[in-house]
Amino acid sequence: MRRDIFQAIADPTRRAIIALIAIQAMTPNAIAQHFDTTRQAISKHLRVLTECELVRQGHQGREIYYQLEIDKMKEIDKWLEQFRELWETRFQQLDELLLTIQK
Amino acid sequence: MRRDIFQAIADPTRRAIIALIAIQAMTPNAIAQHFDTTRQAISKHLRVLTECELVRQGHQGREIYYQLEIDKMKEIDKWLEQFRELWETRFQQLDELLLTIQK
DNA sequence: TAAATAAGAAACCAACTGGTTGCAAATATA
DNA sequence: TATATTTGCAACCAGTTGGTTTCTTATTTA
Repeated sequence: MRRDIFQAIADPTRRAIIALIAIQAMTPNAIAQHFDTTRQAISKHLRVLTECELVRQGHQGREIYYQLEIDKMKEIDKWLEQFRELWETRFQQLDELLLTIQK
Repeated sequence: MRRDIFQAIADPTRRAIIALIAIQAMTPNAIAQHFDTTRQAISKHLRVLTECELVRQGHQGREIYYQLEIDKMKEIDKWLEQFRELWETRFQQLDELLLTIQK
């Protein structure tokens, strides 16, 4: 199964997990305590996030810390780049319009 | 059915549609010609995009032009904001490290 | 060593997704 | 007005998803 970063962030629970471990690495149990669902459900979400390399495991005894791979997040930013140009052009056009009105 | 912008961009075909109509508004038939699928499949994707207001319809006779709602794209950018701070901090830390090494 | 804890794996299930085909409504054209 | 075109809608289907329960493995602790 090919995993995709856009598919990974489609789920609201996964987005919440990302925001949570962005601050500091956490174990599945610790993460699950923040949600109204079972540990196994969280574990499956972590698997999806790991498969698309948005998250990295750090083993420490029997505990596994999950850590956000922040660089991977830039891929979304990179995709947005093409559109950012568009909405900035829009602003520019608006600026020109306001300038024309002033005259 | 609640539609979500993150769920909308999860599908690669929908991302391609977004990129396509970002340049100029297009009819479903015209869009479908760019893909190796049926018009109805594209129509369903357009429905998803319309429901989450990523795309706006413009009626013109019996033709319907679909146009990208560029402002809605900013919501993704807005979500990324919290992480952008993180990866910029990383850069800063790297800069500091390099500075220390130089000394 | 025995019990407890942390975590992944497998089996199962209901709901959702993306796709198809067929059909109806609205508009344009002969 | 009859026909063709553009589009949306409904029904259906196979595959995927998110969730649960149960089980196994590995590590810690009493």
